[in-house]
Amino acid sequence: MPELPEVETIVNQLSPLVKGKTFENINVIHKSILNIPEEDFNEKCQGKKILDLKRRGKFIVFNLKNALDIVIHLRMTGMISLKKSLKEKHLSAIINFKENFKFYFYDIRKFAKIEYLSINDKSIGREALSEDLLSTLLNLDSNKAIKAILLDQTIIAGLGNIYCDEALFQAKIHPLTPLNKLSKNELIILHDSIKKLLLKSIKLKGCTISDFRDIYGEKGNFAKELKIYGKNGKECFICSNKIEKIKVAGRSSSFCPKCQNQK
DNA sequence: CATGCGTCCTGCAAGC
DNA sequence: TGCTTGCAGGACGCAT
Repeated sequence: MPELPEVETIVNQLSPLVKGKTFENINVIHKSILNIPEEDFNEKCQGKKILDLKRRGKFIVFNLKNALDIVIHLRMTGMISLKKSLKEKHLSAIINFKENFKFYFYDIRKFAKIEYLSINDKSIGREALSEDLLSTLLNLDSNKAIKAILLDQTIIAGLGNIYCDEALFQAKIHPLTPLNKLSKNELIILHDSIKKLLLKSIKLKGCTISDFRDIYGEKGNFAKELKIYGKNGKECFICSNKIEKIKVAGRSSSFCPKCQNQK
């Protein structure tokens, strides 16, 4: 599923291609992808210049001149592609620009959204790669499970199930540990793990478990770096203990019961 | 206000 | 082999 590094990869590739171009229209195949009717969307965006393309958490933000933003969330299986090469039945929309440029929006599970609104109206927390993430964690006095905190986009923006499991494993923290039971040192190590994992994955153009592709249809190379996510039932590569799976905040969470002690 | 669960959706894999 | 069932999950809406 696209999380911060995957969205960053898409934005890095797409940004130089759309910046400065002018929005022409969106041709919607799967209606519920938009937050407003198609004709309203086109009326509001047609002729607007793309000032900038940015990532905010897991959102892709088209900053329009004299208008609100076009905000895309890929959710589970949303894909932006320059080529019309994927399965026709998964094509959700085509976004056209005045300068004879277009991209295709594919989505297998139809969870993804393309919205016309102001990104500032969304409640989005601290960027997972921002320098003050550590102080946010240190100052947040909560007895909620650390994994639930990491997944909460209104607190920390950009982490999903994969990078949460990996970071907690690397920091040797059990996903159910309440945040306020973690020492300062443990949070420093966790913060460091998050940062290193995200930067490494960005370098490798994201993580492809099954569906993720960049705008050229290429897979990300981070999946081979995974140590714990989706590896329940297998042996921990550090201690050879059997990796277990539990539900935390509604998501499956893989962890090593020996390396990650619960407090 | 905070918390927690149901909902959206399809593909894949396991089980019988 | 072919069917059914369940699981995967991000953000949001709604109920408590």
